[in-house]
This record gives sequence, structure tokens and C-alpha cells, in this order.
Amino acid sequence: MTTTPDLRTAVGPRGRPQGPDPALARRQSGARAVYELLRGHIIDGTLVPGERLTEPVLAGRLGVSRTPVREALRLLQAEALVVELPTGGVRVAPLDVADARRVYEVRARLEGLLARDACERAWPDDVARLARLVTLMDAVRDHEDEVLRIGAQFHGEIEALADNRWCSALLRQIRGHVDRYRALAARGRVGTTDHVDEHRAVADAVARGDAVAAEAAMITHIDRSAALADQALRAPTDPAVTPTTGAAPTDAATTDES
Amino acid sequence: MTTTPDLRTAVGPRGRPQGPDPALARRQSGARAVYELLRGHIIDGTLVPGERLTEPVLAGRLGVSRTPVREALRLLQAEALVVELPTGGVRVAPLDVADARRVYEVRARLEGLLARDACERAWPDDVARLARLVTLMDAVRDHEDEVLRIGAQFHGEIEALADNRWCSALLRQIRGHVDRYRALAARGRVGTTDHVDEHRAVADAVARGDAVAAEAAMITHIDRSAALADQALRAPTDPAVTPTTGAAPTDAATTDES
DNA sequence: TCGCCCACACCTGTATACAAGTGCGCAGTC
DNA sequence: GACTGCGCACTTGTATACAGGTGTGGGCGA
Repeated sequence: MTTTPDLRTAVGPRGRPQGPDPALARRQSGARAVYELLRGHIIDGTLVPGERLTEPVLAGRLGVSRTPVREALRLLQAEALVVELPTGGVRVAPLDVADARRVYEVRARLEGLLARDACERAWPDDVARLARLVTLMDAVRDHEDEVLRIGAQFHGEIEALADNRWCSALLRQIRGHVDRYRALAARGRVGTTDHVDEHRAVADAVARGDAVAAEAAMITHIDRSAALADQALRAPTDPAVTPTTGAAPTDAATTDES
Repeated sequence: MTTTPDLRTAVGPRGRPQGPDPALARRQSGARAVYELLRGHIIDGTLVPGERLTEPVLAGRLGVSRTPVREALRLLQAEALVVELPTGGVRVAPLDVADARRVYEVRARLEGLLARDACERAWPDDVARLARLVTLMDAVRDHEDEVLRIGAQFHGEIEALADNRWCSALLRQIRGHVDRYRALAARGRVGTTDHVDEHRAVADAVARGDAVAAEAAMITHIDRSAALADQALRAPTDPAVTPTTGAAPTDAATTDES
């Protein structure tokens, strides 16, 4: 591991060639790119939990100066993907399987709140779109990957409907950690039993405009996912660090055994 | 406004004289101190919502270089207390009274989860301590300040019991925003009706070990506080920026109309 | 052979220097 | 008088230089 690719080959010297928004392109440069890269590597396990990250080494490896590296590390620290050492400096946040449950609990509440908010803002065509996703999911219920993909869409739809930036911002942080634990477990082997029904329960509640039920259904759904994930994390292999080679999800709507 | 005191007079040239933990003292230096200072000023309204914050100006005013200022701004940005401008740079996050409700909603769920977790970890003496706080609160129920102070203690106790670092970390971020809205409203004039009973409901649920009830009671409690805060924010004065001169709360357990 | 002490190498934190992009203002012109 | 074009000043982002502190490893002495 720790074979972090050169940043220049990863994002180019000055952002992507086709930046739709110049301001975004500007933000994509340097520090932001380092942040995204490191974040992905922490999530997918390329950077091993507990590993010390030193600024000069990262800077040299990525072909940039310490300044953007430092900034990226601060962002990762704010997100708790790296933890500070008593003497200064940081290391990759350790993975504690027992903590996975906690992460899921928080995620469940935040997504539950999103479902509640979505209830109050959903228009008929939104409801129809959700229902369509559930139908779609039902149609492919034996293909786990497809179920997961549609599930991600479903959650993304709910989040968009809720339009709650506070929830979304916090959720994004939590999602990074959720994705870490998912990468740790054997990919895909989390089971999707009852996924269709659980999503349908949420969709139905939203359709009825029943905010309380929607929130409860979402929490139940994610709690069950948490139980599956917990099982997958404890059962298969030793609890030691087991980085997978799976793709590195980096942003919203990627988290999904949901 | 914008009469930010010199950082050197605020924290001294190299941390406080009596740092109990040298590592902490080290972190307290420079960037961290700038962060805390700016955070406090944003929360208490000294830094006006929407105000542009430029690195050279802040650096000069605080007597440090741009480097620690920059780092502090990044932390504040991660916390959404400042927002980035399209052209780069940041401004103090605008205050939207309609958004206060959203912030409280999130806080309610997080604290609700803390209450739930506290249930599963509370020992008899913990339960007794919570009950004592409720009794104390009841005894001073006519003194709003005292009620708020004890309320803060109560919430701190729950948080400590829950021992859920994920929740606590997210809650800290949310609390900064809650405190901002509280500073915007007339201090103390939020009303504390039924505070005692609401806290008692939480304490009783914890005593019974009824996690579901504890979570629900906490959510109800904070939702009611939210309604009071919302009322205070909309009613008294114009919705324009109205910084108060009240003390600047800077960390956990300071948030309380709870 | 074990323990202690010193010195080095390293790393963080801060300051300063440099380059590039952007917005604003002023002057000139129609 | 209004519009347009140019130029300046400012700001951010990055790189580099410098100082302070810490941990480690080797050497020396008991």
C-alpha cells in the first residue's frame, strides 16, 4: 500500500481540462485535489488505518509543496478521517468495528430527518419518481448490485427533496466513515434482504405525507442495514485491517447497502 | 464592529502560561487560537453575517501571518461558519432565521440519540445525578438563568453518559450555529416554560432504561425549545443583523435554552 | 551486558516571497 | 453624458525559508 499516485497524473497540473465552472475549477486545484485524493485512499483502505501521515512525505509523493498538503490534512482532521497525534501531526483514523454501529446510528437519524423533511416538500411527480424507483428495485431484487445502485438513487432523491443543507453537510461527513466500514467488509456481501420492502415503506410514507412514519421507516431501514453490516464486519475475517481493492467512493449518493 | 482585539492580548504570544497538557498547549497556539477567536466573534455577532473576511486584513489585525489565519478560516469553513465566495475567499455565513428551525431539528435528533445511548450506559449513580439536577432545576424554576445553567449541565451529563464521539463531534458543529441564533435573539428572553417537566421526562426515561422514550422525550424537548427560539427570532426586532453584547460561548455545554 | 546521556535527524508550526487571476476604477471616446 | 477599454491594486493559492521541539539511535560508562 501507500503507493499513492502522483497528484499530477491524478488531476492534471491545474484541474481538469473541462471545468464547467471556473470558480469550481479553481477550488479543484491543489489543496482540494489533495484532499479528495487522500480521502478516497483513506476510505478504500489504500492508506492503512493508524498509518502516520507526514507532510513532507505526502508533499513529495504528490509533487506539491507542504502548503496544500497541510490544508488537506486539516480538512480530513475536521472530518475525523485522520486523528491528531499528541505530539502534532496526524495518522489515519483507526477503524474500530464496534464503532461502526455508532456511525450507522447517527446516519440513520440524519437520513430519517431527511425523509421527514422530504415529506413536507414532495410534489406528486416526486412521489411518482420514488415509487418508480421502488418498482425498479423490486424488478431487479435478485441482483444485489442493481438493488444497491437503485437504493443509492433513492436516498439521493430523498436528500434532494429534503433540501436540508445542515443534514446533508453532516451526512456527508458520516458517509465517509460509513464507506470506510463498507470497504472493510467484503464488498457486496452485506445482504439486501427486505431492502425493497423497507424502501417501499419510506416511499409510501412520503406519498401519504406522513412525516413521522417516513422518519421512522428510514431509521428502521438503516438500522437493519447496520445490523447486516455489523455482521459482515465481525464474521468474515479477522478484525485487522483488510483493505479491499474496490473502487473508492468519494462523495454523496455512493453509500449504499441502504 | 470588526474591532477584533489583537490576538496577542487575547491569548498571549505562545499560549497560556499554565498549559496543563503540553500537547494541548501546543495546539492552542497560533492557528487554533485564531480559530477560537474568530469562531467566538462570528457566534456573538461581532463579525457581521455576510462580512467578507480577507486573510491579509485578519492577519494584520491579529498580529500573525497569513498561514494560521488561513488554517483557521478553513476550519471555520468546514464548520460552515464562513462560506466560500465564488471567486475564492470567504465571508461570514449569512443568518437566515428560517434556517434556525433546521438547525434545531438536527440538534434534536443528535441529542435524542445521545439520550438513547445514555440510557444503555447509565448506572444508578448517574441516574441519581440526573434526578438531582431536575430537582435543582425545579427549585429554581422561576430564575430563568439558573434554569438554563442547570439545563446545560443536564445536557452535558447526557452527552458524557452517551459517550458517542460521532454524535458529539457533529453536535459541536451544530451548537456553534445554534449559539449564533441564540445570540441573535434577545438573550434569555426565550422563555423556559415547561423546561423542568421536559427534562424530568428525559431523566425518568433514562432511569427506566427506556431508550425509545428517552430519545423521544429529548427530541420533543428540543423541538419545543426550537419553537420558542423561532418565536423570539421572528417577533422582537427586525430580522436584520442584531449582534448582542453577550458573552461569547465557545464550546460544549454552553448551548442552552434547552 | 545493561542503562543512561547526548546529539542528530525529522517534523511541525510560522513567516515570508512569488505568481496568477479578478474586480474595480479611471480615463478616453463616441 | 454614457459607454467602453485599459490598468492597477488586491486577493488568493503555492512554494520556500526558518525556528522550535521531539523522538530515536548510537556511544559511553557502570
